[in-house]
Amino acid sequence: MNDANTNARPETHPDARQDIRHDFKQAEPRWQAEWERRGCFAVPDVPDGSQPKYYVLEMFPYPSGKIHMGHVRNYTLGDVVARYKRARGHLVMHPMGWDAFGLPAENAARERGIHPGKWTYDNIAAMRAELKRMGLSLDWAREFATCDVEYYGRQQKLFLDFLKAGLVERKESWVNWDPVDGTVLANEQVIDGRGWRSGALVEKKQLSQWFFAITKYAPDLLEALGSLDRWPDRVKTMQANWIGRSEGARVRFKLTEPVGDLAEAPAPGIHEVEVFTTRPDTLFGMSFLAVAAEHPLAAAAAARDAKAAGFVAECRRMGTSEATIEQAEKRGYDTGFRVAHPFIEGASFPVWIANFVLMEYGTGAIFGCPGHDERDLEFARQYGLGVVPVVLPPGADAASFAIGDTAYTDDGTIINSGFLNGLPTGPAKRAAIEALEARGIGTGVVNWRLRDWGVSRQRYWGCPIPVIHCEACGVQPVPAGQLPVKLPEDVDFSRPGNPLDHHPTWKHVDCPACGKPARRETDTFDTFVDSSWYFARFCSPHAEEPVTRAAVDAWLPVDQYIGGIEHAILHLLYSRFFTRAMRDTGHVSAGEPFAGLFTQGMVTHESYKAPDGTWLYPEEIERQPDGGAVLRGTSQPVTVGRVEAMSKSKRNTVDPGSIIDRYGADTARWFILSDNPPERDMEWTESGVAGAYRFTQRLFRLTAAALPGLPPPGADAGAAEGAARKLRQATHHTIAAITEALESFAFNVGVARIHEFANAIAEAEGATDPGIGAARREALEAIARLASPMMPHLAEELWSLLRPGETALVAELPWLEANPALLRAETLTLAVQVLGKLRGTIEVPVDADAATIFAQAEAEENVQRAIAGRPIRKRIHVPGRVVNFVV
RNA sequence: GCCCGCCUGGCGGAAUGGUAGACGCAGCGGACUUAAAAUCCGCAGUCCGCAAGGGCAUGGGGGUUCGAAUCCCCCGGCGGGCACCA
Repeated sequence: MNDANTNARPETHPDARQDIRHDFKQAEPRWQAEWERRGCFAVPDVPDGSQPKYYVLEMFPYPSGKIHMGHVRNYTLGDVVARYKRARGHLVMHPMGWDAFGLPAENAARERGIHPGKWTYDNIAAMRAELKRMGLSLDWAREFATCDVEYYGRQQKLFLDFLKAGLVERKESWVNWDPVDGTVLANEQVIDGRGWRSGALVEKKQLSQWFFAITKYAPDLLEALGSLDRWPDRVKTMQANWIGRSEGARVRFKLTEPVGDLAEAPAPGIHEVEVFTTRPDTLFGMSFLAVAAEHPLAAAAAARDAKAAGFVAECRRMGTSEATIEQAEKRGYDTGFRVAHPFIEGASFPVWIANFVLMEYGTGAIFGCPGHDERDLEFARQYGLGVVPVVLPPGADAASFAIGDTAYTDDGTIINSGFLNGLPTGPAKRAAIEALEARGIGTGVVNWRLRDWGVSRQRYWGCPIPVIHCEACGVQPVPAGQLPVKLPEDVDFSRPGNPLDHHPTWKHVDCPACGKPARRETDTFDTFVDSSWYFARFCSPHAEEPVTRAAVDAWLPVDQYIGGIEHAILHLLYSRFFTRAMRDTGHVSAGEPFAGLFTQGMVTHESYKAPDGTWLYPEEIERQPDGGAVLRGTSQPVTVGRVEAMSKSKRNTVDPGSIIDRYGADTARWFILSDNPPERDMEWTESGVAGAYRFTQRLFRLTAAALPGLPPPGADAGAAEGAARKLRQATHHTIAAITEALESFAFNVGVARIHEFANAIAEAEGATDPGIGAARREALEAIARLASPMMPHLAEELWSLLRPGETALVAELPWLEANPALLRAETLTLAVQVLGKLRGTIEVPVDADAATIFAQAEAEENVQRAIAGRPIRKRIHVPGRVVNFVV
């Protein structure tokens, strides 16, 4: 500070402080460049083992063109973990890449004539630039996109290894078919049963497709959930339900008349129908048998009965989505076939085709027991089928018990069931299975809901499936030497369907076995395949092989994976499968990909509607003091709608780029962390961001204002009295509190503790107690370092002010440790209750014994009034918490 | 329809069996300023009361407990997933 300045503006001038402002616009790029220059976040493929490793990964983004607030939230959460773990002495790998294959690129090609590749790589460039402005501690040298041939070529290699290991199968399966466009549709492209472009009624069509044999791992995928102790319970529950292990029986029902000689049935000579049931104990409650529309018996019925054929065709128009099928009104058609009851001599029941029976589950056929299954009851009521109660609820009367509007699906005692009568549900199941096995018409089985993973997609912008179809030799894998199978660049999107299929030359190749002309597979992989092993590729992103064994064995599993709850089932389950398949084909040692999982909530915002019903962007409106809103610059009223997930269609989006322009990355990060717990949906508000910005400035001001009066670094902060000691206690309490908050993902609580700490520092601003200078320096240095995982740029800025001579960056410093001596208080406040109601508080020494505490509590005037002379029956003391008198 | 969650002041939330509402946002009052912005200080769940204090209160209803936002049961609302969106 020079003399001229001292003259010009005395320090008493109240404006002096407000002029001290943190210039994030120049500071943030400066620190980003410095981290980059020093290589702070680069790690080797194969570490030397001197430090414990920690692999932090956020779900990689789809390159839609712009980052959105969901990305900002996701990557901020991951970055806090990465920076914290680094400070705790871990070697942290924190990579970033692009989930770059998928439908939107093809849509862009069809709508705007841009090549999917160009569209994708342009988007990646734009989004990379935006991400870099967030100041994430990423090792960018590991970046790749799944549409890079260097990636998907290795994926083809993995596929061939899986094929060789018997983990790949070819089977028939159903797809949504648009008969007008002649195109396979994704579920999201089917709107109210019609194709989104053509409007044609969608049909189900059977295609021969590639499947990964995920069901081979079903028992292991289920059991191993138990070892994932750092996964949320709800995700594990959802996966367990999805895998869906159930114990039951397969029962073969004899047709009373064999089907097949009746007409030219496609499945002649059918004598029986096999059913899977989890409730063999309710077999005596049967009133019908129902098969799926895709079941061979339905086909047999359709072949001889035009009405049955009509019903099957109708079911075929329902699309393939399970949600659609299960929500549809229960409908059926009586085929006229009948089956004999396995236990009741001479009894037979009708066979229906029903739209709620799923071909993919069990055997595609069920026996209907309306008394004890909701769907069966609804169906029976609709078609006037019998309802026989066979399970008596505990305490119910057998003579009067009847089924009304709801089926009884819980356990009870078996009635109306011949040899099963009187048995409880569990033993009755076992007895029924024994009887079925004794008669040779059924067997106890374990059934899984999980189906094999169909990976064939009839699309261009995906990884080509590396096989060749030869008329003479059948399916032939592409020889390893001919990999990668590259996507052709010159493709035509002017007509519907798969451009690979229409390509004039691409698919015409010679059979690798016999050399004769053959046809290349034109299906590409489901994009879930791409995202099922990217976390492994990040460990050695430039390797010749899919992965380098030493690298994946050093880094996997991912220690902390972070992403949206919407991936709780499919993506995570497919990745778990892939890791096992890679292990069993010798690529990795790990069996589980993600040791720790955190699922974040969505980012939401108010939505706004103009009087004409069109959605408005937040920047188009202006809030009024009365809580209403108007169109910016006018007095035209705007309807403030619900707070919901940010989406382009509702226009309730906020562009992260413009937030960083106006407030800086630290503010965006701070707000997104402060608003609420990260697993919950958060609401983005303008005032919340502004508040976060004010806090960054306040922190800067607190430091800058204190700077001239601080003792040099390293001054002894030991002997402190009065306000100085109080500040030191606050410092060390905060170190402990932030550490705990970061360990437990309670980042919003961490932010609150930093706020409290800043308040404590501000409170001590005028203090002059012995040791205050050193205490103040300790506090300011601590707050910068404790906030650094959350606002890393400001932390570096503050640290450089506090330690001008220092060479180390905050990003390179170890985490702070709390001094236990400063964590202990001398006295504590106890709540005093009478009959569980708070009647006062008492201040006691930390080491006071129960008798003293009770005496002091009882002496309280308000406590006496509440006791009102009644005898005390019980005295409860919860140390450090509460005293309760029961009178 | 099925599976999985969530619900606390005007708002986001804290408290995971022990003082409900920490911290922040918005609000109100004050200081500073010609003024505004910024900043700083203070108030604040709600009802009754001058106050001391008391009643009510964690989506609704019931239960367990000396004590429940927290554990259990029922109901309601909102959200995620349902296998070809990513």
